Amino acid sequence: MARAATTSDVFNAIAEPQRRAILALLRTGERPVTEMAQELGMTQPGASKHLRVLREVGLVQDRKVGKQRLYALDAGGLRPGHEWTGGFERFWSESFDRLDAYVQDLKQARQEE
Amino acid sequence: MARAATTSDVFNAIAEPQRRAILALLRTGERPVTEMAQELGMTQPGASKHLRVLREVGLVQDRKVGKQRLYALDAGGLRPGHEWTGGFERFWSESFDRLDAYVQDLKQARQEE
DNA sequence: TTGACGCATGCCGATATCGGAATATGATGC
DNA sequence: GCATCATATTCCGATATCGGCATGCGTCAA
Repeated sequence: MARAATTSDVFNAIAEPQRRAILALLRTGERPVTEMAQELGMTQPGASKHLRVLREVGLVQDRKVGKQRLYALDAGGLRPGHEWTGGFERFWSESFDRLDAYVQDLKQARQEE
Repeated sequence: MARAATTSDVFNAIAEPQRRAILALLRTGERPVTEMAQELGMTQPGASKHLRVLREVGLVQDRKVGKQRLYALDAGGLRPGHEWTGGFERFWSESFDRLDAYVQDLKQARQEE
């Protein structure tokens, strides 16, 4: 075996620096492929391939507009990763556990409405 | 090129499920290699290799005790990853940005004391 | 010193990754 | 239809990964 297929695992998908750069760029709004490639200094096929991975793990959505294909962030998939690392938070900060837990509870309650 | 060397990037280090399992196990306290291998159902060399990667990115520390080598969590390295994903938090929850920012500010202030 | 134990390392094969270049697909406009 | 633009896909080579197995190294006890 080699590494788990990057298409099935969000952790693997964001293990690649260029893909993280794409996600960060998309925070400012949806963009076509060529524009991203240009802004990030990568080739168009390179961008397309990374976008494909991100699409398959559900971190981006795309919609067609004319000849272009606009990619947009769908960051919900990052949440499990965020929460996984958050499970270690008490190991690097001790004193704010209470308040963090309080915020988490609020969010939880909010979701269940 | 292939993927960036896993030893230089925390994101790559935690992209491997078995390594995440090791980190999760170490939350309960330091352990020797063989014990972890047994608990996680992997071979001793397998465990050693994953531990080496985790050691090189600074996510675990080790100390020798007799013939054993006890590994302990050093989760500070997970913080950047946590904060990176946190940068996308507003895309999956909107209404608690203010409170989150407040907590972050408190932590920040705390650090700078 | 010798043996046993714990762990690390080296080698191997299979596989997946990334980047580049060429090419295919698809949509638009003339 | 045909040319053009935007994007996706394919093929390729180089490389890194992971798991298994055997073996090396260090430590302890007798």
